[in-house]
Amino acid sequence: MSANTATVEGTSRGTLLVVDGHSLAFRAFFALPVENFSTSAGQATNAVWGFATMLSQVIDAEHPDHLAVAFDVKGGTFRNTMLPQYKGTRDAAPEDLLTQLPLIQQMLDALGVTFIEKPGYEGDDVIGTLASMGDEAGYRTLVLSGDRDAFQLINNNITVLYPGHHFKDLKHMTPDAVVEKYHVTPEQYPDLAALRGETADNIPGVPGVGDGFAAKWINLYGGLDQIIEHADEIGGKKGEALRANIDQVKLNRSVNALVRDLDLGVSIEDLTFGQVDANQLNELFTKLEFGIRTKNRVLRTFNAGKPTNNLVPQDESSKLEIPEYETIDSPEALESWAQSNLQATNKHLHDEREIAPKTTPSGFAIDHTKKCAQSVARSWVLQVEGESKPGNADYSSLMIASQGKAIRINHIDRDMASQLQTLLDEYHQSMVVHGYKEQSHLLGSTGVKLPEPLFDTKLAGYLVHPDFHADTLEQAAAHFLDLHIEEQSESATQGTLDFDEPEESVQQKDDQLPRHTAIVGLLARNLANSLDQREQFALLESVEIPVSRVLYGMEHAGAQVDMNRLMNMREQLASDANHAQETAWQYAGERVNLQSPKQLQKILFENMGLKPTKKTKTGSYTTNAAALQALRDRSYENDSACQFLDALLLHREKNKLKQIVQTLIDATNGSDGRIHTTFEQTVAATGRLSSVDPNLQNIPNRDPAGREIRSAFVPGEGFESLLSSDYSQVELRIMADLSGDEALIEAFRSGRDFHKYVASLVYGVPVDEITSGQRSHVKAMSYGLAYGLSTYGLSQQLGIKPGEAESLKQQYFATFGKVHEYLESLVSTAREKGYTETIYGRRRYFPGLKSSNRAVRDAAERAALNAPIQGSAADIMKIAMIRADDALREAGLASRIILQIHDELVVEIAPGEAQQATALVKDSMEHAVDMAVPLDVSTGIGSDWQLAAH
DNA sequence: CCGATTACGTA
DNA sequence: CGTACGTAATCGGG
Repeated sequence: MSANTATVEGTSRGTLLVVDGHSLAFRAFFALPVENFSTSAGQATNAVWGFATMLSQVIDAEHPDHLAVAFDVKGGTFRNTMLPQYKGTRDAAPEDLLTQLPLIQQMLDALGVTFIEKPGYEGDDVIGTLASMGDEAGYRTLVLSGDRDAFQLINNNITVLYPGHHFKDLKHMTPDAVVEKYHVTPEQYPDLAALRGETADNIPGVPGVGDGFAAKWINLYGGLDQIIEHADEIGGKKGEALRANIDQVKLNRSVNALVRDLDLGVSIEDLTFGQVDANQLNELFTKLEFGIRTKNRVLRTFNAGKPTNNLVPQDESSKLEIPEYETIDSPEALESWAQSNLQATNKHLHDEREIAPKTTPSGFAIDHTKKCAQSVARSWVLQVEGESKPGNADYSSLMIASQGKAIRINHIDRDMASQLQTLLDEYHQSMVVHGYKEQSHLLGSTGVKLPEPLFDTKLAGYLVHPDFHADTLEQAAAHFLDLHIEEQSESATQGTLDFDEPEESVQQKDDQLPRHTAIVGLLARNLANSLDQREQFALLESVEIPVSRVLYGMEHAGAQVDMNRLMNMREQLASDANHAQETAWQYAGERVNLQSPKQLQKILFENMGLKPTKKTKTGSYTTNAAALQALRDRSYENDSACQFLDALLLHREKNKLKQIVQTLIDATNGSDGRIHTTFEQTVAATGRLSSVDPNLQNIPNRDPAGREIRSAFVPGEGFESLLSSDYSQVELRIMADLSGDEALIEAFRSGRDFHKYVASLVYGVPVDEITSGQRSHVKAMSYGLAYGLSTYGLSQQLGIKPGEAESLKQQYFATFGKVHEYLESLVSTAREKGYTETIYGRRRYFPGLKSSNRAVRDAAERAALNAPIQGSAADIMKIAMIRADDALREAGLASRIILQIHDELVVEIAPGEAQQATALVKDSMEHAVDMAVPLDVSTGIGSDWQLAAH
């Protein structure tokens, strides 16, 4: 009988899952940060949550029909008498973990899961016994354990599921896997472990002998007994060490052998899934402050295939019906389908629009009370798939679905494109998409222009949960709908491959279009309700969706670069960097890798014996520029160290710039010579945009050498110049407006040098007498305000004593009292409500404010202070972008926005449009929103980005 | 090949 | 012991 047949027979008997309760709890505890998993009362819950999650995950993946969890019992076991220090490290388990073990058992109780403890023995022995019972009874047996002692149980019927470094990904340890990893068989594994020792259990092995040597000996001699017999033949240090520790090794071996024949008083047949007590579970999870999603997931797992009595009612919206569809390949068929399936939807919407109040023609007074759930209920879904990279988009297929009916279009030719365009123009006001901007790129590659949709699930999801980031639609669905997909993750497939799955067809898995279309429809209904509840539909409709359209235009247009200039810069920088490197090597006396902090630490702090300044988080000494400079400044008597540091700093600078230039060169599109960045609209938790692939929002601007790179950004064919237009001190102006501080408002209204003016108020000195030092101190204070700057940080930055920084802060707040009050109110309302809000109702939640960990709490307070300010600035810029784009188009200009750098817009100016475009953009930015202080915008025009600076 | 760590660029 | 980001390099483990 082949091994394969054996497993198939085993499978037919069923699957037994044996769980090492303590080991799983330990793993969960150390893998998940306590500060993220604690109740407001301070009870740690990370181990419980991890346990529940891991167990559910395994059950979902493996579908066992029998289950038991083994636990250790308090008090010693026979092993402690043999080896007093045994598991000494475990007894020192943190209090936070010990308090969770009873909670885990309560949870198992509620779930109807058998758990077993055997006084005098360890969980491991219970596991060994259960596994053997399962094996003998013909069950496919799985052992979930993070303890490697369990490896000795492995055979063709017994697989150990062993958590990897990420405790959620499990390795399926089969006999082959053990051989592959350790080069010994599972039966030999305890021999190997005895030689090597086990730090986790506080068991010393042979010093200097690890897995490698142990395996070598075992294979050479056959096993531990034979090794000991031949111990004298083994030469070298390791042989010596072995002979010196033979007693220890023998002891280890006798301790790590698992008992496999305990009398547990149960039979495998008793270990079926029991009755779930939903009420008990509910009570427990509520006490632990677990979310509805966790609860539902666990309940679903343990109720799989059973009637759902006594259950929390499933959310109605989480029924995913994948539509049957027809593939359309003629424009006529598309038109007739649309007429019979889309028209009605559109008509409803039309009626509604007539009675809806008209939006204010000027300005952005948005109607926060506007709802969307009803319209969304009658909407239809467009889902386009393909590669949406700007400048390189590639359409592959699309689906349109309305009320359960769906069509699909694979190929789009000219006629189809035109018919599709007609359809979209007619019905877009009741259309739902996921990622309007990305969908626009996809359709754009077929020549179709996607009009603004009624709803965008990606953007809506972002408004509801700006901290959550879903990479895929599936993830968004899992998060918002509690929909979990048998998304065969590699790890899950890998493990079961040996047992069933005769080779799933790859193509089948590839086609996610119908499923995705269905998900978008469900998501839309769910998120529309959330937005309505929070009065955020207006933010979606009037800000996020329109700005998405503008961003699509920017990404599509891209930014022209002067490739020659970039190449020249790269050559020059490469040569400068090389030169600096040579010099550095000369003074170091060896060819250190200057890009390796680790090697630098050795050179600087060991070889050269310099006194380190600051440490990094992990305790090593930092080699960042500030530290190197400090080192340089104080080692004047050590010439070669100085020379080395100078060369190193120079190399850092040149090499960094070279790297930036190289990234730009690599990112330039071969066909149009332009860089098409992607502006991420759903990444930054505050509401800002971010830019990736490449990031064009961090092109150097501080020092002249770096700023030079900006000169490579130029107007493209058909354009004559670039306009740079930026807000000055938006965040401070927002603080002035929102705090209502008369002094600060007046500072802005006066139109004088702002920082000088503020300094004169703070120091009580006439404006003319303010020194540049005073000005820069006050400037740093002003900017630091919105970050929750500490006086220590301020002193550090300004190079002054903490006491001076403290008195500056006191003076500042004495002068601008309402600003102080305002900032404090931000944190306290965030604490009350759980979230902060921008001027347009964008929210961000801060669970960390309730953390019992002070560092976590402080960080959350600073973030909560900053979020509404940074976020309101982001709102204002988004509105300005929409207005500017509209204004340029309405004026019939060809000039176009190509970049946004948080408070700056870069506009590519068409010939003859400089004056008009500048005026329109400037006005759009200045009047994006009405505030108590003016929004100051400065502009500049030039033949490249650097020259456009002002 | 992936992750954590380090460093550094922007607003 | 200041918020929000993205990228690249090294290094250790797999």
